[in-house]
This record gives sequence, C-alpha cells and structure tokens, in this order.
Amino acid sequence: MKIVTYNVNGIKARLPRLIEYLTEDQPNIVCLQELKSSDETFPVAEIEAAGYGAVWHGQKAWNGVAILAKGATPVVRQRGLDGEPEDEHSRYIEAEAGGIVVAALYLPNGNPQPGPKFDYKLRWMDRLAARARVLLAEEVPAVLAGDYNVIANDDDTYSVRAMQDDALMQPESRERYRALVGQGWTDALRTQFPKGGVWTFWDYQAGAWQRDAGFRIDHLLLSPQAADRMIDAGVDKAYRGRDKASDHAPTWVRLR
DNA sequence: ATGGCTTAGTTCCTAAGA
Repeated sequence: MKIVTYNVNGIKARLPRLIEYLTEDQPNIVCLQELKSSDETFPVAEIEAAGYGAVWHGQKAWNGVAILAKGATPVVRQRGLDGEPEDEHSRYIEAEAGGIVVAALYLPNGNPQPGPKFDYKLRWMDRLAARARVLLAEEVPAVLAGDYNVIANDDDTYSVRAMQDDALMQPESRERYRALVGQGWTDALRTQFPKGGVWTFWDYQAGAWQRDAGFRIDHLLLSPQAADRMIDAGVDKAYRGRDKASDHAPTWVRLR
C-alpha cells in the first residue's frame, strides 16, 4: 500500500492537480496539508467522485489537513493536538485507514525567528512529541505524515548558507525533530536515501524549480510495526513541474 | 535578497508561506 503526504497549497486552486494525481497514481492513503479551506467548502464531492473517502480538519484561509483513502472513508481518531486549548490552527488530524493509524500534520513554519511564531513552532513540536509517544505505546502500524517544516540535516537542502537563518533549520527545530524520531520512529525517506540530496519542496520564487534548488521538509515517520513493512519510499517529483503545481511534491512510502 | 511567486480574503492591497 502506498501512503502519500502532499502539501497542496490551497485545495481549491489545486483540485485539478489533486484529482489528476489520484486518478493517475491511485495511492491508497493521501495526507493533505495547507487546504486553505473551511470545513464547509472542502471539495468532498469531487474527491469521492475520484474514488476516495475523506476526513478533514479545515480553517478559513490558512492551514487545514485531511486524510483520503481509496475506496473507504478513514475513521477519525482525533482532530488537533492536546496541550494548548486556545490554539485555533487546524494542523493535525489522525485516523484509522486500511488497518493503519495515520496522522496528517502541518507543523508551523516558525518564521521569522526568533519571535512568537518560532516559539509557537517549538511548543507545537513538543505537543506532537507527546501524541507520538501515545501512538508508539499502542504498538500498531502507524504513520506520522506531513509537512514538518524542518530541514533535519545539512544534506536535506540545496544550500545550507541560504537557509541558515531560517526557522526550518534552527538547532531548536532540528533537536526536536531528532528527539521525535529518536522515540522509535523511522524516517522513511532518510532510510531510502541515507545520503540526502532528495527534495520535496521547491520555492515558486527565483526559478527554484528550474535550478533544482529545493529541500526536504515533508516527512513520513513510521512506527516499528509499520517500518517492518516498508518496501520503499520516494518523491513523485514530476508533479512539481506541472502547470499550476503546488510548491511541494507528493512524497510517499510503500508498505507491505 | 524583510525577496524575484502564489494563494486567499477584509480583494485592486495585505498576510502568509518557506
């Protein structure tokens, strides 16, 4: 089974590309981020017409996450993360689909840093880590899939220098990502490509796509029970080059 | 390069993204 994470950067603007991807590639489970859509305007009819069931956690204008499953509707376990009741950002949804626990997450960008947005990012990472521990304790196949907004290693970016002051690769962000993985999760892409040099995002600006100036920030973390079933992982890079594409490419893992 | 795009909403400008 193929499990995908895909930051669509606006599901209304990206709907033709998304439906195209579902139809052409037929992935089993798709975690979406940056819907930029309220719950009421989520295009469920079009997604169902493509053969997918969906659950979502939307918000007007920004953020928003969803989980799609081919031929079935995922069963929601949780929307949002505990620990900060006043947090109104829609950045986390967790469901059971295809016998696997799947979470779609959109980790805060955190720029500019330092500042309140960066502080929020770090707090959100701590809250995610707490939830991840609960999932690991269940000892079931689980996948934490999403846009982590963390460049974990120097070889996960085209240019360390260009990104050195960015919230995506500050030591505090990296330490928390490493600690999360260190709980017992397997970074699927890192396992597949241990030397790095694989990108999942290319900026719209400055011809980043044409220059292949990207970085890897979309990650799939596997519980031990899921990691045991990993076949391979990759990036469906060609979709980044299509007309009216998202600035992220679909990123995936296949499990037995 | 506090930004050369792109999206969405308070839409003809601003905020946010990464």
